[in-house]
Amino acid sequence: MNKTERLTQLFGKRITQGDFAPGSALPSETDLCAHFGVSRNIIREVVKVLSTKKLIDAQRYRGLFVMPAARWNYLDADVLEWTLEKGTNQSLIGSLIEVRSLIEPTISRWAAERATAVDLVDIEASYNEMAANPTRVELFHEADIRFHRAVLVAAHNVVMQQLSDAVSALQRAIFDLTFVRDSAHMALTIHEHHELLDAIRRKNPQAAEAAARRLIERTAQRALDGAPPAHGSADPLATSARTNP
Amino acid sequence: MNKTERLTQLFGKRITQGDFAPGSALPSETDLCAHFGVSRNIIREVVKVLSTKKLIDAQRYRGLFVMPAARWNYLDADVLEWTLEKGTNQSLIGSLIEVRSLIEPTISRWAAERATAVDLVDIEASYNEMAANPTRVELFHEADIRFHRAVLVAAHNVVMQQLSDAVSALQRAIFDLTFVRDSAHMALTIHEHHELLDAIRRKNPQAAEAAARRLIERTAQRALDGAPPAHGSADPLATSARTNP
DNA sequence: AAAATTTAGTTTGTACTACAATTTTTCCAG
DNA sequence: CTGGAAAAATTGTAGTACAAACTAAATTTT
Repeated sequence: MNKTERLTQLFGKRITQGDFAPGSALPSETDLCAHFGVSRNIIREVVKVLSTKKLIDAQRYRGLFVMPAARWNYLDADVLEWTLEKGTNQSLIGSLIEVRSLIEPTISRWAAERATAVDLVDIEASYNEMAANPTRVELFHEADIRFHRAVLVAAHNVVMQQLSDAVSALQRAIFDLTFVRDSAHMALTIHEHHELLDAIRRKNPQAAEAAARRLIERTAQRALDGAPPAHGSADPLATSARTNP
Repeated sequence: MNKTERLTQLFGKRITQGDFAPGSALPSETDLCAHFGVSRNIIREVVKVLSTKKLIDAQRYRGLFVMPAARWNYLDADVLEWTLEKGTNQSLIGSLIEVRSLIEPTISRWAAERATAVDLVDIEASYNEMAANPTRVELFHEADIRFHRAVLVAAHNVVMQQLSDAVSALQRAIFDLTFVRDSAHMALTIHEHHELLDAIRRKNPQAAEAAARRLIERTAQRALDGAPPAHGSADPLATSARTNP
């Protein structure tokens, strides 16, 4: 990784971590050069990238400002990863799970309606890799991510497709957050994935949608159980994304 | 607008327009400097931005390459605008409408469940501006976009929130594509928006969801009537808007 | 002649200096 | 204390220079 990428990560993490008050002015480019020990070229390229991700607002003659957290581009895999990395942001996780609960069943339905033979091969291969590695956590997890990506590809919607990286980042974060090495849980996960695979293979949209709903519901349960609920309500899916009124 | 922004737009449009074969190597940074008459700083910042939008893949020592269109970040407002600007990409519009048909009814339902008094003020203000300007196309259209943005804010989901700019860009594109100065159509649009506003005000999620579905259905109709459908079959709405189990 | 090696050229990554254009701050006069 | 001019600060842009690694041609060796 080169200096620009390293500094983009470092600086992006600091911002999402909350090292700078939202709306506040960041140090000037020259100061940032001195602080991080890099040339102004690097700083400017980093700022351009972080501006594109809507973490920074660069105003000519004025300076650099931190965007308010509500405007950060959480659909960007980096922003998501950085934000989820530092302390469990319960509100963000709630919003993400809401979105996933909304889109994943539909994606699965589309996949059941539209998957080509080639799509099916990828889905099956990922499933087989999951089923073959119930104890190898890393392999299992990577195969899980590939499975969902393959289903997303099979849905044949280029816009939805772009959520792939973001959803993968979320899955990784939830995994890191809530993972327990539990063979019963692994078996259940594999079983549920098999149901989804089978529904897609049989081209049964209803069954695929239902299977995806079961999967995401249990994932949501795990994610929200992992950290204590913010304001302890029973069904987190119903109201999880409410910020402060 | 400064040089970097101008060139980002110009170059981004050329790529999305298809001036360069996907996967093909772009001219080197030095050549691009000569071609566009700017310094290498500018070129590098432009490349950084377009890489973040996943239009370009920059490989050290190798060169710059055009990303395959399937990987372009269509959730980015610029990418969306540039892509929709050049010739009606029927497949992309179809995908976008599918996604909107999926998310908008749910967003409206959330808004009905969660809108605060402040949220309602914004929604109502936008509606009033629409209703007051049925003949002033520009004002009407901008108010329409503000209306949907306000509903999105009222849904209180920071992730969904990020789709706002993309959806606005889509709305603008469809508007430019299909607009007819038809007073009956305007009146119907205003009526439908009023139904949605009213449902949110009455905190009636079912009604809000239904109103949003009616709105998006007619928008989809207009957009897809604009140009002949790509792969003739299915009414994309028939299977796209199911949310509640 | 074919293969291996060396060499030269290309391309991005990084550093540095310089100046322009505009905003913000400072400071002095009244 | 107020006004306004001067000074400082800050981003935008241009240009040069060199490093590092990949590519391909040229050269040497087998």
